[in-house]
Amino acid sequence: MERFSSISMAVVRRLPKYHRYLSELKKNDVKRVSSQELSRITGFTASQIRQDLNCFGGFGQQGYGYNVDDLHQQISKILGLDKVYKTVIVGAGNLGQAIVNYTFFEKSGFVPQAIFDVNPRLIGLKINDIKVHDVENLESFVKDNGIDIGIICTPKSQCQKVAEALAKGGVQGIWNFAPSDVSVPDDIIVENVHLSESLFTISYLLKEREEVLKTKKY
Amino acid sequence: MERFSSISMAVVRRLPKYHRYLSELKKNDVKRVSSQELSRITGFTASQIRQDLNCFGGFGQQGYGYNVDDLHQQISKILGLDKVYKTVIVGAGNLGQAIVNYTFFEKSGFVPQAIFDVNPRLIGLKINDIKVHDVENLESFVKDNGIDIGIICTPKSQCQKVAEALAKGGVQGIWNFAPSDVSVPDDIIVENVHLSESLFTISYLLKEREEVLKTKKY
DNA sequence: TAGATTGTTAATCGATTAACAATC
DNA sequence: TAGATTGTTAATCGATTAACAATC
Repeated sequence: MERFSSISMAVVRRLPKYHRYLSELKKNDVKRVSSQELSRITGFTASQIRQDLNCFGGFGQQGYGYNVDDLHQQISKILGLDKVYKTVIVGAGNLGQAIVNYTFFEKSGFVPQAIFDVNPRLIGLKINDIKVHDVENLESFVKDNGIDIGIICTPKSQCQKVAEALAKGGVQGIWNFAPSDVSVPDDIIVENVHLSESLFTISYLLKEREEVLKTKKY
Repeated sequence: MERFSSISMAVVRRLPKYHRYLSELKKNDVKRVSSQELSRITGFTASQIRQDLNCFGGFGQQGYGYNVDDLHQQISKILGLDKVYKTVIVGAGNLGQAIVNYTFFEKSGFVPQAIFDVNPRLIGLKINDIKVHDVENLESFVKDNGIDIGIICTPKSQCQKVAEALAKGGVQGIWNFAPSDVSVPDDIIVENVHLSESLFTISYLLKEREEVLKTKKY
């Protein structure tokens, strides 16, 4: 989707990392942290951390640093983790089931309302207490239940059709695990998780690594 | 891992996309393609595409463009997709099973040799014809069988321990799906797939989207 | 040959880092 | 107050885009 915000995606994609590291600090009962200490933990420069945080406000205090609890809460709010979203999972294969069973998902405010599949054997079953519906009814279910986010865990061949049904049903966002791009209206957020691309990146880096090691040997 | 190559990660992460789009073109029996046409398909600028490809060689021909089959093969080779890697999957939960059952994975040259889990009920079973072993034996199995890549599909609490066993066993790379960083020697490639970060990014973008829509309304 | 399109250099843009005044 | 550390501006770096000569 087209973005209007001045916050760059580079910054946005670092926010979840800050959130995660702050959760760790909180768990370890750390009360305050400086950008320098955060730099050591995260691997980002202290300068970048201060720059990033100041996109959203002055959360620190000169001479002191940042209050861990406070900063954690601020970033939670920036990320919208205080909100609750209704989701549907399309595709009840291993990956779809993994997501339904992933408790972290629901804990973060993404509440599965239904699973959809084409397989008549699965339709009617419950997975982690969520009912499997016929994918034929996807669009109407999304519409009738005010679903916010659709999660595509189907094979590549089905993903565009599913994306269109989700879009027509009125979702705000799509989390796409199918190894293909989907085309939907511009005002719908699409986040792709292309595992094959991640895998190919490893493949490239392994090959490069071998070449480097070979060169070093001689 | 520290990298020595002059190719930037920005370029590396676009290679799998080029590969995927070229696969599509091949499937549609397209024989030649210009950087302009590729730009239309991929959304990258034609200039960037030519720039990227020329990091690896002059694959095109002035006045003609690129031969689809040839370019596809060249990129396959650059990505190391002609190689075969032995892999193990650690964690036989839904996600681990999803990967074992993901045929694309094996087709790309990543051949699962074993699955590991702590659960005694699973140990000894076969999933997609791959045997589940006791995670106690992970390090020795990796060593004895010359495993190249370890795939971590365990909960967060186990991932560092597993990463260390993989490293000691001698893997070249780790594909980490646990929502936490792992610390291993510098010469091991680590590729993280942090689904929670992807999820939080959606959460942020949805919130931003709502704010934009609200502003536009008035 | 003329037209098309690459390969490559130069210009621009954006993101990261450095520096330091403000201030707790 | 003195020391520490932020918030913010300016400088640097790297990545993207534009331009065009080379050439098929």
